[in-house]
Amino acid sequence: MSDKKHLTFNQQCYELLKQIPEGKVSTYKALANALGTKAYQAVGNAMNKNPNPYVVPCHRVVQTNGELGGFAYGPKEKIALLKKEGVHIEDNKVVDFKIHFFDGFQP
DNA sequence: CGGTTGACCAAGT
DNA sequence: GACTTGGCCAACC
Repeated sequence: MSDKKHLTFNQQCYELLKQIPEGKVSTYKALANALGTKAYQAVGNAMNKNPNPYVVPCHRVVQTNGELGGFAYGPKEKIALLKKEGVHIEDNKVVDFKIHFFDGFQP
């Protein structure tokens, strides 16, 4: 058990993403901040290489300004998934973004 | 091991 | 208020 594997920055991002409950969204900055770094872009970069987009709720991550940001499968797919979760999207931006914002990452 | 890339962010013009 | 520039950090070639 004490065998701690060196998870790459990307893997740590995935683990953190899994902590996001349904119907909530977070930002790249919040994730990087939770990891103790300022590599916002590195977080987004990790999502691009996301090997398991259906294991990790990468679609629950948006930009700090409330925009969707991007999605490897197309922004339309991201909107559809979020809408299913209860998060409505309008003009490529999250509706009531602050309300759906989740920053309670557990260590 | 240097340079490029990237689903970003903040400030400046 | 929209566009441009610089900066930050990890992964990839």
